[in-house]
Amino acid sequence: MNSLSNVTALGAAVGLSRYGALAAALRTRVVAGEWPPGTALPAESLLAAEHHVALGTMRRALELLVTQGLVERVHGRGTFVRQGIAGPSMLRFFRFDSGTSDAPSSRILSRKSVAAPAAVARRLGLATGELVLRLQRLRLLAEQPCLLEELWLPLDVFGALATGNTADWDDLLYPMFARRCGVHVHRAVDDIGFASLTAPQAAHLALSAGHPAVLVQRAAYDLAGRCIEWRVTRGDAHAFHYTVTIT
Amino acid sequence: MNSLSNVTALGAAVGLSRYGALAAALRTRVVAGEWPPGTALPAESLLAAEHHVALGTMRRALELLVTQGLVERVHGRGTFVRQGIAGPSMLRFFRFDSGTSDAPSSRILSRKSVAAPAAVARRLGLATGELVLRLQRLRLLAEQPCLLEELWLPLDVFGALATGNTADWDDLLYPMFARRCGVHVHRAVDDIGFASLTAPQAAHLALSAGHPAVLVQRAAYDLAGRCIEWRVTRGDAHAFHYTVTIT
DNA sequence: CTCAAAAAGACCTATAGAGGACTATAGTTC
DNA sequence: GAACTATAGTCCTCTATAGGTCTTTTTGAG
Repeated sequence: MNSLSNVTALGAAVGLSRYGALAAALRTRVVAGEWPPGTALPAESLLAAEHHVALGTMRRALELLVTQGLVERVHGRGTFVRQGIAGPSMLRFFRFDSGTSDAPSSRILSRKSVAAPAAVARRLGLATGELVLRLQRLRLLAEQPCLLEELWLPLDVFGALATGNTADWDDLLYPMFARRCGVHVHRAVDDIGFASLTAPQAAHLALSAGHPAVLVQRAAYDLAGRCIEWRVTRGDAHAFHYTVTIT
Repeated sequence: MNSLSNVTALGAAVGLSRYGALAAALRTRVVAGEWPPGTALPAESLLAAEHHVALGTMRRALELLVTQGLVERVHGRGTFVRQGIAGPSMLRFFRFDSGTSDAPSSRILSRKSVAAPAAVARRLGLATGELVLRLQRLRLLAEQPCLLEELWLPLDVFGALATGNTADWDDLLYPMFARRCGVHVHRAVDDIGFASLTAPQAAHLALSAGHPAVLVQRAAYDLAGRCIEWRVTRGDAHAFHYTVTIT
């Protein structure tokens, strides 16, 4: 074909291996929405033919996208754009011995549309003063309050959540974000720190003011890399635990 | 050659892909010490010939060992058994604003050979009462004490550290373990939790009794998967921070 | 002896093809 | 209608080969 060190016929990525360029090209198409989350890409053989490369080269490109977390491949079924992350999220940082193994539940304490404070706007990539949805949320285990959350969501994306009864909301927010607002949380960065509870915070958690708490600050991003949630979670420090494996 | 679903000519792993079996075979030889940490394996072409497989298959096997963290490959140089982990270890969990950017230092507060308490013996995979080396260690940043550590090491492995001046010890323990005891720390599991400092603990850290602290409990393993260190680290909770990315 | 060029050794990229294995669907039989 | 059987579609494994890129060693000129 042509030299590796030059631009490909498709005009992508200089100085990159061919499979790297292919992966980048496919990523662009995924981010553009050509294949929405949960849907299948064309078969590897078709993609290879379409891009005029050998099957092995296309497989290498797809493998790269798998390691990057963009797609999943299932033997015999196909290659799928990954759905957003879900999971018990915050609760994985804590170990509440609730005796009974009840499912966790949650309650929205407050919801308000406000102008974004500077700090929040910066995290969300908005201009100061743009409208955001501010939520306060309590998570419970066996009816016992255990986590207090404060969420900030850009209103232009989450307008659908500004009205309606919050009691009907799902316990897991991210799948609901996807269903009701078309936003898929694809990556999240949690920053864990320590703080003491203020009196109002403590009241919600049935603890005393000044009680030691673990603070988890999360920035969540969609497929395109746009920050679409800023969240601050507080929980009893004594219930905190986390495991890290180094290799 | 022969069917994939059966035992290979070399007698390894049933029901495994050929490259999986190859990887397992190579892993066995690495763990057995045929190629010590830091040394190079034979070239992929030689290994392929030796095992009577195509080059691509051997490359796949080596690739698997890379993802498992057993070996590293360097373009143009070779395939190397990974050296043990080193790094600033515990300090990565904390953010001490020491003003000056001094290198961290450490001081051994105590060293004693004792019979292993039940809890420690269990973690280290020893019988209760076997001899272990118990160390207390203070880590400092800009002359300020910041972390208090308690280490338990099996004496049969670390006998070389039971005597001699501890003031001469390196600041980083793992490279010293490798040099003086031939033990390479290959994997470590840190469990992070919360606790309050006792009066003696607080004294070492120049804090007051009852001060909130983060507790990191580490089990470290060598290449063969044997637990060769149990460590409990305490530091000021206010200095704790850690970042996790979810994908 | 020093420095640059050539050669050797190693891993990396790409191609082409033949089966194998897994999944889902469309028939077929009872 | 239910259960089994083909069949097609898709990803996975393995082989074999040709050349590229990077690093180290050797060679040779000056």
